[in-house]
Amino acid sequence: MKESENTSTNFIKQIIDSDIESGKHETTYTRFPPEPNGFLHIGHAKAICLNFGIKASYNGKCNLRFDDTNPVKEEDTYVESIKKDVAWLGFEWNNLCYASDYFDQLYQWAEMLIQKGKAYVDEQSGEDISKQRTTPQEPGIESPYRNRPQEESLRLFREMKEGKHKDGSMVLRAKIDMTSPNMHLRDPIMYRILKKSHHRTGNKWKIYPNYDFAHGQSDYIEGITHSLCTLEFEVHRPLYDWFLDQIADPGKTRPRQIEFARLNLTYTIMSKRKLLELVEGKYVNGWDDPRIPTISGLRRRGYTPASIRLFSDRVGIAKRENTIDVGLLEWAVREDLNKISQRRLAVMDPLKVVITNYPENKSEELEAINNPEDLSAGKRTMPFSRELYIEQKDFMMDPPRKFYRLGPGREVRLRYGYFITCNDVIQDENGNVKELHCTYDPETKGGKSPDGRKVKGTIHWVSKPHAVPVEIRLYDRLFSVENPSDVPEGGDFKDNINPDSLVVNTALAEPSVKKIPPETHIQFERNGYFYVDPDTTDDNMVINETVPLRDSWSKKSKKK
RNA sequence: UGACCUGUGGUGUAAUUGGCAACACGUAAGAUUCUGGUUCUUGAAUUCCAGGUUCGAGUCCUGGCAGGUCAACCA
Repeated sequence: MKESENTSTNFIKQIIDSDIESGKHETTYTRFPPEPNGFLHIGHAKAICLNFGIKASYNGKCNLRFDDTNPVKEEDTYVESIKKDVAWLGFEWNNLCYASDYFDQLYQWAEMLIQKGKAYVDEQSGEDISKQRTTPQEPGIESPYRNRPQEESLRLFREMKEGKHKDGSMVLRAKIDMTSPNMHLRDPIMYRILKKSHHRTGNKWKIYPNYDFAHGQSDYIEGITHSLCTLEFEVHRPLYDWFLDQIADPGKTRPRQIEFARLNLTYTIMSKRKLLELVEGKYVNGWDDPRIPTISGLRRRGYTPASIRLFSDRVGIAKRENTIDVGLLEWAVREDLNKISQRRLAVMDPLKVVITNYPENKSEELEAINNPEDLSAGKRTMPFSRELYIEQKDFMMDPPRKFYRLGPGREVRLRYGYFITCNDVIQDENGNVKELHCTYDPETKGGKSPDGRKVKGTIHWVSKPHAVPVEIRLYDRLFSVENPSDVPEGGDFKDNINPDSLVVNTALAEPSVKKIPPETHIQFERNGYFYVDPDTTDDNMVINETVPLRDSWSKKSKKK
């Protein structure tokens, strides 16, 4: 986890530093507080890395807390997937908490506020309450129930708790300021009636606190020092502080809310609503589809925890709106995968090659290095024989300048194999290249030429009789535009879906690939990084493309 | 338009708090290489605008401009 430790500073760390320097806090206590109503995505990963990264930097603590105050949207399956994702990212929480653990305490505080004349039961409809709040530009109108006797509010609130009133018939409101320019201070709702079973408290409660009456208090109860959240909660901060003013003991640690900008990525979407739409509309295959930016999707695509932490570190923390180029995410995986993944050879689009001077029934094992970046990964052997496959695009009938690969009369090196020279090109009646006849130089075994002769190109290959077919799933960006949400009037973000975001192919791989277990990262040399999908069965190996290798040749040739 | 927040290379993030604008990704050129990968070297490119204070402003002041957030019994 070293790479996520503070290599750079940010405004939150500066606040923490000064809090420690001034003696306000000795160390930090942060928390990651998702609502268990969906799957985590890369945007959450940024928040997770921030909160747990601070824990690491300051030798502090960090909780995982489920903000489960709305039983109509929350489920246990989400709790489990969130726990799994946070752990997978490599973080350990100090305490596993639930806002629902604090329902009793929250209720007591609510009664206290009523008794202090700072809260009242409002029997108006939601529509009326909303109307009275008016607009930010003009003062709101006070509810006719606002100044009812405290005893009456208390009686009604207890009845709400006992289930004596219908959903929506009344709410508990904080009595703050109906003229405030901040809408959240115009007598916000603290409790609503919801006769719905809760994933943890079952049917015990008929009323549930709203976010604003639960979040700050939960932070306070847990002893959180710095409560980090995204920018849209900025306007909630005065309310966060107002509730704390009412309940906090001056001798106890009081949390401070600090907001930072959420993550946006090009060519994808991060909104839970839109992600849900893609999954439910079957535009993608579930929450772990490798094309969406959920943690589970990235995991299945072949992203590593280290790569996501590295990405998150490079993205930084600030208050201004930002859109990160997906290229940075791709760079981060390559960076990690280059170091850890074993190399293998596989041909995506085969072209047959016959080595005319190689004996008909002979085959031999050639030695290959598993990972040139990590020699401890050892070696393996690859079978070589008279008939091979090479990549279609590694041969050109009429090669342009700077094309280093195979062409009529040219010599190239087969990776870990021999030098071969192309003598004959077999074409069909339409001029399509069907087969190449080459000769090999037995002296160049292993790829070295004793006479010091150099070849510019090295290409990958597999032995035709030994090659194993594998299913390759090639993924491209899900959307064809940088900002999929930017649509003209009447348009829909789904109009921007890239129809070719998933292409399924069969590749021919060297036989050792068959032995690689599911959920392993590999590199197919000169091609890309891949991940063995859990869909793999005994007779069908499924391999996902995580990200292609950088390719300066195709970039260059495209330009010309 | 009310309140609040934010404007630094193409994209992000820094700048010891008033002292030579830097780091990463991307990009260009070159070197290395049994992966056109990796690695290495070098280059191009930046403080929203207008005034002001100051020996000196990305940083402070004034006034603009631009973008964002807020009007669920969601979080």
